[in-house]
Amino acid sequence: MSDEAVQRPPKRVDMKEVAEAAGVSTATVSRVLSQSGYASPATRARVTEVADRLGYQPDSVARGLRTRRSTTLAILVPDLRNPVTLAFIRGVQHVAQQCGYAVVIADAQRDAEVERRQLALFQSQRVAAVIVAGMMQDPSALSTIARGNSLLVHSPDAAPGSLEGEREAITDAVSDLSRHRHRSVLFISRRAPSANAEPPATLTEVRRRALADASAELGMRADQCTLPTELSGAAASGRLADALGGPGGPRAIICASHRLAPQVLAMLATMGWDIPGQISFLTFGDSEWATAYRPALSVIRLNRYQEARHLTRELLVQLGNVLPLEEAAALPAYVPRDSVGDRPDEAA
Amino acid sequence: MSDEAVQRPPKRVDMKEVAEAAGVSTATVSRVLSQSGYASPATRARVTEVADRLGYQPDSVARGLRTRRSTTLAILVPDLRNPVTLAFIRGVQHVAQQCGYAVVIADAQRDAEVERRQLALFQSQRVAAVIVAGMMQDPSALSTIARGNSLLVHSPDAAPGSLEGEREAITDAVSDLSRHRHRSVLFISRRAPSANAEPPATLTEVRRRALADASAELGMRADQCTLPTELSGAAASGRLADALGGPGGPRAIICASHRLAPQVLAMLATMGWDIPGQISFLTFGDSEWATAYRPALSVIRLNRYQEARHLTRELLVQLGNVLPLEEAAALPAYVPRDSVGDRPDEAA
DNA sequence: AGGCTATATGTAATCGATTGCACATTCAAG
DNA sequence: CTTGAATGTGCAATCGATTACATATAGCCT
Repeated sequence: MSDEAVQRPPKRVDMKEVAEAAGVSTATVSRVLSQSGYASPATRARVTEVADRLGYQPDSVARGLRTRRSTTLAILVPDLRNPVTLAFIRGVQHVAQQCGYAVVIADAQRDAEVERRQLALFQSQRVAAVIVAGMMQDPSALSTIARGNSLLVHSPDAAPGSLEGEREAITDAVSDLSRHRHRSVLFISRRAPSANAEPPATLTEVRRRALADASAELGMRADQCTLPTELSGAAASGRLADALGGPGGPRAIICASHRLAPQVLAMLATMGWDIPGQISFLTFGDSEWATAYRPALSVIRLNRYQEARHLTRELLVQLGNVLPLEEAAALPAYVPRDSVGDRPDEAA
Repeated sequence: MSDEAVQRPPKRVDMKEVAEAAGVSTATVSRVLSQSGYASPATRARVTEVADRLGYQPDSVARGLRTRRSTTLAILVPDLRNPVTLAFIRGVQHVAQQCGYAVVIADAQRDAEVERRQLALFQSQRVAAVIVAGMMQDPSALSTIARGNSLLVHSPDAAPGSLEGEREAITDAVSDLSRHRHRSVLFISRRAPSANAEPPATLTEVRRRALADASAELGMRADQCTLPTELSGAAASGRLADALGGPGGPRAIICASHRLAPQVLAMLATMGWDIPGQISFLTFGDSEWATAYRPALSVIRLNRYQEARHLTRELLVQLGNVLPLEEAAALPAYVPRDSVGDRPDEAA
């Protein structure tokens, strides 16, 4: 069962072969198999019988050449290291699967050049559509491929429902903190805010702004702490300590992503902060680890799987597929657990 | 930048157009662009200049039809819910990217029928190779596609190095437990062992057997606890409690996968077991959560990313690509942290 | 000068399907 | 019985590249 190089193409079954065996022309075979055009019941039966007796598999490459459309969806992932993308991929894959679409996937590695090259590759592959699973490094690159016949979906924009839900969830979370007498929150992310960029260039930036809005509404202060990956353990801890500041500093933390959470938690633990006694902790993204952690972590739950399903279905419908309706899915929501507590008394 | 249905193919640039603009034939354009055959320096320069002035992108569908080979790799994932697959996908993707290969991916959802259909899809897509990222539901389905020109890699078999490393890591882990005076280990997995199947049908089964071997060698008993997903919280806890048994029961747990770990940890916590005081805990698969958890979890680290890279490179070489050597990668290893402690005294 | 090879380029067949058009047959309506 | 529409089938063009083969020019050797 190991790998076996196959030197000589072992003779795939041809449409011509099927036609011959069934005593008809390839045109008829094509019409029968693609359910289009006329065909007498007798011929239809004979052709289909012969086709799968010979194990005929239509060559979708050749088909795609002639029809100028393919049954392949492409996903461009800004950064494949982010575990939530797996849920997204899965969502796209499952819907695509139902319609016999294939899914190709590429990792832009947060690099504009790679991103551009991958888009070009998609274009040369003549994919039916490109799904961008996040924010692009260089959104203008999309217009380049737009010339090339493909349909585009830019996930965060195209699924506004999901982001709207996220806004509400954020408001809920901040309200909870407010109820616990917190007057400021500390938003922790990997990269520094890009205040000027319009529209926001990353999902994190979107969240940061939503958080700022929600905080402002409740009269809370929104602080910011940036912890790049390259920052060493000690340096990172130092920066976090600075952000937390003295007695008047923020005592509520919101992590920008599920990936960041464990690192921040580890730092807090080694620095001796108690959750939720001294620090309240929230993160974007839910998982079993969030529930298993002690205290169980309050989170802003996302649902990339459902988001992807939704988005992909819309896309396929636009491509002319008919799909059954789907039941409503769980939207993003604030899920309070045990990691949020009252703001410790200043005097203490 | 939202989705835009493009009804009329907006005129892709053709090879013919390029040929015309450069005042040569398509044959010459083809030869220049594919670096094969003769071409005078002057023509070569003119053609390349014209080609990228017009933004010409060769149509790989048409190319594939003629050359009978594609630059697409396929990954068949047994179950896309498993987060480690993301690392695997990333590994394949990155190597493929370097060689201009595209990667298509499909989720078999642990269903033999889906698996078969996806393989057929790959076949009709004429992918250059199929990488099976785990164990197949029905290995015999591979032979079907083997007729169809593709090269196959069955990851666990094809990368024996990785599994060998895993064996050693398991031995190390069990030795550590033995040093801590444990005389039995409890292996927790989602599905029941399939003792008879040969070869083992899942990675978990492979691990179970390796664990049994290592334990036997050190004179330890290897127990087994199955916690299916559908088991409700209370029922699961009950089963776990049973497996742990009374004072003589196993006090060292090894989780079959990273996904299982948080659930088991949560149960242990609610049941009031102390780690590592009363229970030693190990799991397959490392992550930031394992380090962030208190106590930090000892793990058997895998390296699916590197494994995938390695495997993909071998594959591409077989397909006739030349790739630079790659530095040796981190192999699976036992990473002791704080979740393993001495077996509590029986008398206590 | 003649012949030979290496270089440079064009013509046309080809990959495997789809599909416009032509032709044949059937059947119902007038 | 004629006519027209509906149905069933085949021929051949087509999609956009690659490539075998043919042809043409240039350079080299004897």
